[in-house]
Amino acid sequence: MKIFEIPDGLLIKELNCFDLDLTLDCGQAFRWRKNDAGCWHGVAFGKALDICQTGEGLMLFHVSADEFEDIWRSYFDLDRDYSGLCDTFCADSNLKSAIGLFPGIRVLRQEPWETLCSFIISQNNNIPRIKGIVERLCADFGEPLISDDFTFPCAEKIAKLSIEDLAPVRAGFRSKYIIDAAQKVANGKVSLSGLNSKPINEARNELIRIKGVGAKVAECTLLYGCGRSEAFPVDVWVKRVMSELYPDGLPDCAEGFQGIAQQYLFHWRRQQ
DNA sequence: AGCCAGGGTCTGC
DNA sequence: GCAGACCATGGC
Repeated sequence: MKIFEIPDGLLIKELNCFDLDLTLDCGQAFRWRKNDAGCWHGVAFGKALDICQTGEGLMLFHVSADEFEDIWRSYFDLDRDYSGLCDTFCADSNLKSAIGLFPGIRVLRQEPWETLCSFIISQNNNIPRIKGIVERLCADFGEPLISDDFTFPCAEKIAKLSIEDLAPVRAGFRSKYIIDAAQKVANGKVSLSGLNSKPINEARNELIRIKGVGAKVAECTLLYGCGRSEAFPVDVWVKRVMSELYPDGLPDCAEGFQGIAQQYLFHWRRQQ
């Protein structure tokens, strides 16, 4: 990976196993949209970003080298050796097929609270609608940014709201879960900051104390929001893959990185 | 129109 | 411990 400062921002070259479209549109993050020029726009860690991928590399617009180091390098998981990881996964023929069709999917490192809240919203829901609910939540309760965007509202802000306050967001029965999560995070009954380092089962048990958080939402929070690559979310699609191809569990080559393997399998199975 | 969605809770056996 | 109803909403 090589980083170049250009007049408009930064150019990242020599990235292997990085496909921006797949990464931002594979159901792990819900705040990115692609414009007519093929460029993605989104908000994470309180910053708006315009980013696109061309034959030249990855272009991050209006981003300083400092901001890249502080936020985006980690967010896009640029320091992980996906090439080596995929070589390991390819010991399994199904994973090899999935990776062959959709190389370049990366698991983002998102903010814990946003991830937790987003995946509470995801329950029994479809991706287009999840995006709509998250967008309204941010527009109604996030902090405005210069770019006409909004930050993801912090837990302390949501914790003070009532179910009626959340009605315009149209989250349905999930509203009470969002508020319970916000209150437990805001008052310290659940500590998100420790989840990246605790033994994974302790982290799981802490998360499922929140109403509306079961195994699936907990695994998604740990994988996408706490950098726990061994977390393994099983949704309806992955459940199909497991029953059809892995009745005895994932192969050994996925050990320690079950969540990343899951991301390839999820996308593979969902694209029929 | 009806089925389904990156599920979880609550109830009843 | 486990199956089944139920939950709000809207995309397809």
